[in-house]
Amino acid sequence: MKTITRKEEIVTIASQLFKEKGYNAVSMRDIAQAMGIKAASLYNHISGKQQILSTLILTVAVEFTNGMQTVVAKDIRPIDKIREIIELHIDITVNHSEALAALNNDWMHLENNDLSSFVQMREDYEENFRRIVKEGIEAGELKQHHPEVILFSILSTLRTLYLWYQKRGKLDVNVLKKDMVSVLLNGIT
Amino acid sequence: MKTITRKEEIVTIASQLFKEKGYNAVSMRDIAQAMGIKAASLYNHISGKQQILSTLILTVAVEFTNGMQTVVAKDIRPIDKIREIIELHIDITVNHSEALAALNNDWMHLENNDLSSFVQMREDYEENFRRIVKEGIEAGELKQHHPEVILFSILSTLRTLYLWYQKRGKLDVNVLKKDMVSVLLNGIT
DNA sequence: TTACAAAACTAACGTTTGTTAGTTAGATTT
DNA sequence: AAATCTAACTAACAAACGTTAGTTTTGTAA
Repeated sequence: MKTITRKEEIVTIASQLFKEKGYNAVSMRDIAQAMGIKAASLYNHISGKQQILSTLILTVAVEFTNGMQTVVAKDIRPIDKIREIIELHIDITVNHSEALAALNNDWMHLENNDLSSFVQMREDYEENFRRIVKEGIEAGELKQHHPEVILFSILSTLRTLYLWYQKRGKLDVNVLKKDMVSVLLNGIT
Repeated sequence: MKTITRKEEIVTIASQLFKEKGYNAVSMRDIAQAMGIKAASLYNHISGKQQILSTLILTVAVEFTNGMQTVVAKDIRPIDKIREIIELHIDITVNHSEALAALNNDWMHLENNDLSSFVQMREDYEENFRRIVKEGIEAGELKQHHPEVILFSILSTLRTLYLWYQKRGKLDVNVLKKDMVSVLLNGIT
């Protein structure tokens, strides 16, 4: 049985507030009020505001990193790897849409080790993706576009999916995956 | 002759700082220091921090609104309207990349009239775009996907272009337009 | 019932924030 | 030369910030 700790509760509440206004516009008093307690009481469970942010962001960043590793290791065609990466993004978006807001918009407010390991994970992720795109082009599975343009157009769509999912009435995940793969790979014309 | 006022200078400097850390993480003292003056001196030229943000964001928002109006009024095929919208985004991105960061990430820190007129402009813009996509589908120029998926995938790519342009060594605008149109409309496979 | 631990509380701290008031130096106009 | 204007300055303000210290309440176990 999975019991939620008070710390996890704080991180969850905070992530919802961060999504609305961003890390710096949300005070410890705001978070406390949303939980029905006083700001000082938060410190019984967490070490500070920074820890909330880093827990939130690094948890999801690790999930992306592991997901990408799994895809890279598979012995399948580049284009099928891209398909799986799209599905990975959708799965994470569905499960952590609030955390993704912080990851996208507030990562630069991480400090020290947390900041540098996040940046490292992000660079590695992009580099893995870039390599797959290049392989796909060389194998003739993708058009001869500049790899960077392909990488960017897919990645920016996937990264902002969290903004758009949920206001579209929680449509079925499998339908969403099929549509996104089709649009991103085959285009719209 | 176009002389830059001190106010425009402040807005420009501020936009660069906002792009790095976001509106709330940049203080008036930060902005002043970047200009080599003291924070209080800024108030000889602007009415407050809010005005910097709203000038920055609304200027660009109006440009999008006008550009969309022009495209809508044209008597051309839906797919060519989409092509022109893509080019509109690229033009604005090239000319206002710092302001676009604020527009995307800090619009919710606008207040009162500025906030509501921004939100209104944004909704109108999306609605115009949505209608064009629907017309394109009905005319058989676009595939029979859910219009919302098409709208989202194009718009999210265009909206985050500012993050990606410039670290890619300022490639030629016309080349960029051609590539983006091709990738977004025809897909990558 | 008592003892203990978890989690809330009140009060306060030192900083930083956006902003205002009043002043001063330098340039331009009369 | 005197007057005006522009744009900087110093000093200070009240409010909000993250955080700490010490205390009290609450629930569980002995």
